[in-house]
Parts: sequence; structure tokens; C-alpha cells
Amino acid sequence: MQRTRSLILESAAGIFAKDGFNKTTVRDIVDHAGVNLAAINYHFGGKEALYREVMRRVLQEFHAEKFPVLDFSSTQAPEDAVRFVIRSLMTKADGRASLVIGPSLPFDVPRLVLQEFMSPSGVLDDLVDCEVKPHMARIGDMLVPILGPEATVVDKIMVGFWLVSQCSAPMRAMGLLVSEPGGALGDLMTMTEELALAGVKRLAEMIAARNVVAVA
Amino acid sequence: MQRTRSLILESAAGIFAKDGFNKTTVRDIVDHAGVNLAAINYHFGGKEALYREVMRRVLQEFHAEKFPVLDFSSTQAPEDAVRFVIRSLMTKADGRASLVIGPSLPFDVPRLVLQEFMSPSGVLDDLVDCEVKPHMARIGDMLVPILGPEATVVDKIMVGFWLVSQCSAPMRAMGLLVSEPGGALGDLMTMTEELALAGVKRLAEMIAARNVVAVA
DNA sequence: TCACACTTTAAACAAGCGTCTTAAACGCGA
DNA sequence: TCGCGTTTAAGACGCTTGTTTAAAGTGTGA
Repeated sequence: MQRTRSLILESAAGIFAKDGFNKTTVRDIVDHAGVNLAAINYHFGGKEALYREVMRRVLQEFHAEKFPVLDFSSTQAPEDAVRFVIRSLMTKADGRASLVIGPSLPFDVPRLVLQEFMSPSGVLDDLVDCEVKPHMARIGDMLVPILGPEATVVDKIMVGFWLVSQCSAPMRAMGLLVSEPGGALGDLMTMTEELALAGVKRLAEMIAARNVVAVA
Repeated sequence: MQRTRSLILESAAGIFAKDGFNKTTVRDIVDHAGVNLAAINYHFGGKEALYREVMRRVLQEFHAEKFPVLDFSSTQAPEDAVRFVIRSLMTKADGRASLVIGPSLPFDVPRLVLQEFMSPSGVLDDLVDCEVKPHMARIGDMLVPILGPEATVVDKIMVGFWLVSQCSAPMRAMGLLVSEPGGALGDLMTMTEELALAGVKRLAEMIAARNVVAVA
């Protein structure tokens, strides 16, 4: 049976996203999954190998389900591309705004990425080039209508990272500010969309200006 | 003697900023400080109490040295307020761009704040209201020329958090992108200034629009 | 010089961690 | 039924963690 394996993967994805690699214990994972302690080593070979497998599947699944082939260059306003990306990163399948993606994607993708981003475990260092960067570049690809055709692949990767971080920061700040009187802050997702859009537009200007200088 | 105490504080500030509270070990701190293991418990009562003391001093010193009473409302362009804040957060005393603040402030303030921000240790939860928020609000105060007089204290706190996070994200991304061909990315600090400025301006528009609706 | 408080030291402690071992059960195709 | 891959169970291993202990060292005022 592969049932134990699946239970471990699902449990691990949630807990790694919540606590990060180092803080998470294998006993947390197996307790939450309701399986035996030794199962992790039997199926994956260890905590580190499990983490790699979780990240690999998360990025793959996220890539396939959230970002099918979308082209914003002709049919819609360029600004919608940014709004779509932000909304995809912050919306659960049930419609509630959250960093936790819905049931078919029980993986808190931005949080997993950001956990690794803020305090690198070192486990994924050899996967960054082949797994992480392409997904970030793909996010950047959707923004070409705004960034302009001169945007390099590095520009796209960076804007991808930047957008993911834009999604996480306000969610964390929210937790600190809800206790503040008058701290509703309105629609946080809309606010994030607008801030991200403003940044991407400014970035586009800088890319254009850079190329003008380079040509001159 | 207070010498051991000082050595521990300085060492701890650097290592907490680099690795965060949980990842840091007391043995790392005492080894780097060149003092005995038991000194932390003797002088501070434990790792947690040391962390609180470090954060308290960091915010206090940072507040006093980096942000004296500055008023950008009349003498300079409003945009300079944002650029000044970003530059203060990213510049060492020796002029090199870094998250590590210089000798008189050997504390990597944004990184310390962001470490706590991204993976809360829970140690500082009771200090957020009296220690962290006021400093963030003070950053927001300097941006009133842009945000407008309608900006609430919550707006100011949030823009403070947001600006700090803006400084950290690109520094982390930098480490992942330097290996990329053509990944120099130009002047990262200038880029961050511009992205932050674009966001703050957009935020000002939204605050203004919010108040128009409220009046109507 | 003595007494006393403060400081530093090396060693040990209990707890938690990832991993591994051994044993016994379970499920299912041949 | 047999055999084999899978799962559970319980425990122990070596290691690292924060903390504690008890002894030794240090400086200072009487």
C-alpha cells in the first residue's frame, strides 16, 4: 500500500509550511499523519529526503494546477496579470483569502517557499536552479505585457521572488495588527495587489530605462 | 565585571540576526564571544531572556542613532523620506550596502526584526505593543508628507513593517541570483528604493480614496 | 590578612532530536 | 497456503540542546 506514504506527504507539507524544516520534527509529522515513526525512514530514507520530495511535488502540482498556459498579452488588461498572480498566491480553493492553498493543493506554497527563503535549510541548494527558478521565471513570463520584451530571465526570476514575498509579508503583519484598534485594514488582498502592481510598473520603467542607457 | 556581559550581547546580536532565535545555540554565542557556557545563564538567566535583552537594546539604539528627529515635510522632497528610510535600513556605517548596520550599531536590525517576523519565536509577543510597534509607527511618521495627514497610526505601523520587509526580500533573493548569468541586477538598493517609493505612493492614494468614501 | 561577594570554570544533567534495530503483524498476488 | 512487500510496535542508539551544579578563581573593603 502507498497509503502511509501519502499520509506522510500530506502531513509533512502542512507542518513544514507552518514551522519550516528545522523546527519541524519527524515525530510531529508521524503523529499528525497517524502512522509509525519508522515509516518516514522506510519510505523516504530520512527527514531531509522527505523534505525534498515534498518541495518537488509542491512546485510541480502548483505549477500544473495554478498556472496553466495563460496569456494576458492580448485578451485582458496587462494589470490583470499581476492581480491574477497575487490572487492565485493568496486564495484558497474555498475562496477564503489565505496563504493556505485549498484541498486539491493542501500545500501552503508561498509559505513553504518563504520559509526556505528566509532561513535556508541548505537542503534545497542543489534544487534551486532546476526546480525553483523556472517556476519563478514562469510567473515573470506572465508579466511580460507589463515588464516589456526587454526583460531578461533574471528580471523574471526576481520579480517572481518579489511577488511571493509581497504576499507573505502582509499576512504576517496582519497577525500583529489585528489587535490594534481600527486595525481591520480593509481588504488586505486588494491592497497587496495594488502595492505589487505599483512595484511591477516601476520595475518596468527601470528595465526600459536600463536598455535605453545600454543602447546609447 | 561587565565585560563578559557586553561580549555576550554583541555576539548574540550578530548570531540571532544571522540564524534567528530557534536556530541559534547558546554554545554558538559563547564560543564566538570567547566566554564560558554558563555565563549566559549567570548574566541573563537563560537564552530567552538574553534574546529579549538583545532586541530591547537593538530597537532602542537603532531608534536613537538612526532616526533622530527628522522632518521631511518642508525642507526636502517628500520622496526623499522613503529613500532615506530604505537607505538607513540597508547601509552600514562604512558605506557598504548591507543589512548589517555598522560598528556603532553592530546589530542587523532589519534582519533581526524579519527573523522574528517570518518565524515568530513567541518570545517577544508581549513586547510587540510597547517596543516594536512604536518604532514602526515612527518610520511611518516620517512618511506623512507622502501618506497624507489622514494616515492612521495603523497605516503608519503597517508601512513601517512593509518597508523593513522590502529591504530584506531583495537581499535574500540576491544570494540566489548571483549565480545566474547576467545577474548583477545593478544597484539593488536603488531598485529597492524605487519599488518602495512606488508602493508608498500607491498606498497614499488608497488612504486618500478611503477617506473620500468615508466622507461621502 | 582575612572575609565575603562576585565571577568564571569544567563537568554533568535531563530532554529532545533523527536514526536504526528487532520483532511481530498485516495484505495480497502466485 | 506460501512468500514478499508493507506497516506497526517498542526500544535503544548517539548526538545536540538549554540548563544546572559545585568547585575554583578574582577582586575589594575591613
